[in-house]
Amino acid sequence: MLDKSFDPAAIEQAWYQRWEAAGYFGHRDHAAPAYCIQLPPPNVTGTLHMGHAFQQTLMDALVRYHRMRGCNTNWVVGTDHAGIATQIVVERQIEEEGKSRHDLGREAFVERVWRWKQRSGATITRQMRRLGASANWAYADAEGQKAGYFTMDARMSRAVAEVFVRLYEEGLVYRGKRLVNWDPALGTAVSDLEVDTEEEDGRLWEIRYPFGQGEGGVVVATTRPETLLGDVAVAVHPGDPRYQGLIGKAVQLPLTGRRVPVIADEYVDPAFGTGAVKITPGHDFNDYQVGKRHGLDPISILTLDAHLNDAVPAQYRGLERFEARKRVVEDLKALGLLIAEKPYRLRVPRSGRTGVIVEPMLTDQWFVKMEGLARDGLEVVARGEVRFFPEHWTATYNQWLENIQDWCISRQLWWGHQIPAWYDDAGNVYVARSEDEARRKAAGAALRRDPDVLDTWFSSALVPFSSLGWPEKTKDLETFLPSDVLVTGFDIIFFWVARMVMMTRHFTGRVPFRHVYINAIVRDAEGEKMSKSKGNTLDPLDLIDGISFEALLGKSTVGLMKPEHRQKIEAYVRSHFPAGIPAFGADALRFTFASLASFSRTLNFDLGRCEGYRNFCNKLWNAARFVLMNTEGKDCGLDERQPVALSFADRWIVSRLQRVEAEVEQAFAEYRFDNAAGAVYRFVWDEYCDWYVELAKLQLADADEASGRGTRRTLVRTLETALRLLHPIAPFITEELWQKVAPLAGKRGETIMLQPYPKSQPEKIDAAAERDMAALMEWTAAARTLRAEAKLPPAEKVALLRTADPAVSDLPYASRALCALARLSAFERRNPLPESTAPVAVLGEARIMLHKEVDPAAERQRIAREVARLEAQLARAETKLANPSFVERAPPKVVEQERARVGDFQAALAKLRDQLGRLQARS
RNA sequence: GGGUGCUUAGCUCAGCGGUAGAGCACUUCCUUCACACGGAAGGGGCCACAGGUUCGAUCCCUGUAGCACCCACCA
Repeated sequence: MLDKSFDPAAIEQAWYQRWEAAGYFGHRDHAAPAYCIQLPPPNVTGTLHMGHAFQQTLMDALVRYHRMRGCNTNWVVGTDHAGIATQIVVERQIEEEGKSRHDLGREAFVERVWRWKQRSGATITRQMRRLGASANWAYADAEGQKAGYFTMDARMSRAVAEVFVRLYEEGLVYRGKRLVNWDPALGTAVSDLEVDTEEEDGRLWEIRYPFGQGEGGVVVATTRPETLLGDVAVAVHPGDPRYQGLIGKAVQLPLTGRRVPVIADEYVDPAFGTGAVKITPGHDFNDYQVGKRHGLDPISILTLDAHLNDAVPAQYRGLERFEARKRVVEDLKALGLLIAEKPYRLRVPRSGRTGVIVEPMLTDQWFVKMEGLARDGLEVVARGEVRFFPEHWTATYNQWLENIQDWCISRQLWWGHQIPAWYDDAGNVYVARSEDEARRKAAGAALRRDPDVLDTWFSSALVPFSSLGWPEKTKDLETFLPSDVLVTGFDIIFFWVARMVMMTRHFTGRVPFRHVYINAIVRDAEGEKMSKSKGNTLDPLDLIDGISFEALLGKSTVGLMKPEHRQKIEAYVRSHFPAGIPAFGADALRFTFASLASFSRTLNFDLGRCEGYRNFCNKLWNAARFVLMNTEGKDCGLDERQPVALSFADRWIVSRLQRVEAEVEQAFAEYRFDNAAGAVYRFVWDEYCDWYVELAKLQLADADEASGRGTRRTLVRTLETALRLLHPIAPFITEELWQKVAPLAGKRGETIMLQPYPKSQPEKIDAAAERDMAALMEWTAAARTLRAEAKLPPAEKVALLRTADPAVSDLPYASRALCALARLSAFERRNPLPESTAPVAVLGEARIMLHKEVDPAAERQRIAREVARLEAQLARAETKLANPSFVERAPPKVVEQERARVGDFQAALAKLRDQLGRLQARS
């Protein structure tokens, strides 16, 4: 016997362990069609958040669905070393010990990061398991931890080196001194994508560059006065009349004693500022281009940690860049060269990682040449070999690839794949798969390895094939590439999706995946971005296990970057979770995610809905409880030779089941998880529980042997099928219940996971049964409404009189059902209805009357309201039909339908007015 | 500057060229032998605004406003 209510904690852990131990998650190397999903490998920087849980729910639902459909499923999972992010996390830890990574040295530091990685990786995989992820943990598991691959494990590293070497040999990877985005806090280059440009309040300074001693000059506008120390020119627009005479002349560069030329370049916008621009090719991307066009060499004035270097006059050397700005402005002011200082909104490039202002810096870096790769990446999408869901994300993808720059892949960090390039003393470079190979190439010269590491996304880009064993020609590559769908966030379309397409195409000739499902971004219930500093983050495990208010508050306010947020966070937690969070269980959480997964771009996570779906789980649990109570140990019609009688209700629920099966199939095919979840929800609750179970109670109470057998068989089989239907979304509860229900339906199996997924059988759709049930439901609802409006106590049974019969094929059965469902003492035919003040309603051809005298005034009011409602509807319909162009041009079906409605309204109105007349006569 | 998405019930969201929907919240009644994490009956919407197309627009088109996001080298 099942417990009275569903307790997720009692079943989840046990089932997961059994599934995993039994090896159900693994792929089977057989003839079945392959179904493969690549997990976006989570960073080993911490724990999973709601976005991960959401994404993984969808992936798991897809994988479980296809596994049950007989596919050879392989959900390839792993974790990402996340270069910069992870290095930062560990550096912070070391800082708390009062040390820096330089105190440890590179080797010891990397050792330390590995230790952290083990811990964080374990947390992540534990969370995924709690969520029920049926991931192929043992696959590509180089480290024997049943956690999939790690992007820095030996196998993945080998693929990285191989790719790097091949790209170098093809001329697609090159090294060069270029202006790159430099994060001075981290001391590394970052890619364009890792720079966030935000509008901020700043100033615009206007500075005079004199022609010579005291005779006027050119006024330039700048937001960064300190960079004038690195200026090589002043540029004006070639057509600007103000400056025609100056082009080719020289001006005095303040504070330096240098003279720089005035040059003409189209880049200058004469309408902006003063129309004259200082040119600093060493620290500005535009100026770099201008300098190149005019043969002016850049001057670097900054050290790698953003202090002024020896290229500037002595009094500024060693100053930090913002300190330098102050000093430069003061000195200019003192010299009378500062013409104006205005407040100004400017776009400030900040490092996505550290938030410090990024400095364009001239450094030696490695790049990937993108042009050809990008063109191919665009083509495969244009040809439909890779499709985005929702489709509009294609535009975003295209836009980026159409304007792509070469990719700076070197990072001046310690944590990551060290670049497989070696230098000899003469400065020659040897790119090789290993030091041995490099040595052979270098023919005995002393070698020094490039200290830099690769951008994390370099190895991520290879995952679709490196995880399947590339560069070996493996069977798995053959089977699982391309994977079927990539489920990921829009924020990494550029970082990851596009780069996977390009790399996978280049090295395998295949696309990495056929579909890209871009999932919504998870926000809080008010649509605010979840962030630790607001206190509105949710830990998926807290929703599964529940958490007390005190514990939640403690968690939310621990380890804050800015302690001043504490009060705000506390207020948020206090108002949103005054009683903490109840334990909803993994199934309810998953069901919530699925229900909210429409094609909208954000997902506002609503605790109320999670609660609603927890209730749904409980409803399902109790439906199963009812079924078991009524079928265990009884004849459920397993013996096909025994006679079975099926009522229209039995045939109806079976018919509806076929429809919901078809709906769910379509929903999964379209990645409309909300529709899949909604279809099952409505079927289980609104149809099976609300109607079928209630009717089954009657059928069991007064059934003969054959119909009892039929009812029990239908109860059990329908439930068993619904469990399989729901399993991909709610794996735990369905497994638990299926184990008990399935044997009664004659099914055997160790697990529901590997049972066939229900398939709609259109021949079981029974139009007659559906029509009968629709009539019964309509009559029941009408009778109940009359009762409620007459304020009858539930215990009081009255008779319902009718002028005509409900249009059902089995009237005696329907009458009995109606009496039970609407608590009627009798259901009698009486035409005409007796003169009475009793409440009357119109149902198609029939009038029905509760056999109960009520206050005539109240009843008149009720009917008058109904008359008014019908009159309004009638008027609308008649207006339509009075319009000749409607009748002529609308489809005949629509016109016909409208005419029928008018007829119905008129008939109903006539009957109601008739009744109204009687009531008036009696008062 | 270019691009994308959104605006529907108090809240969070579906939907659709022809009678406006769900969950939660709300009102009334009910502890009936699966379930109060429940049952029954209700209330609640100028579908952002303005034009256009159409017999008919919440839906298609154009524009406006507001919100959000992405990309981009104006000092």
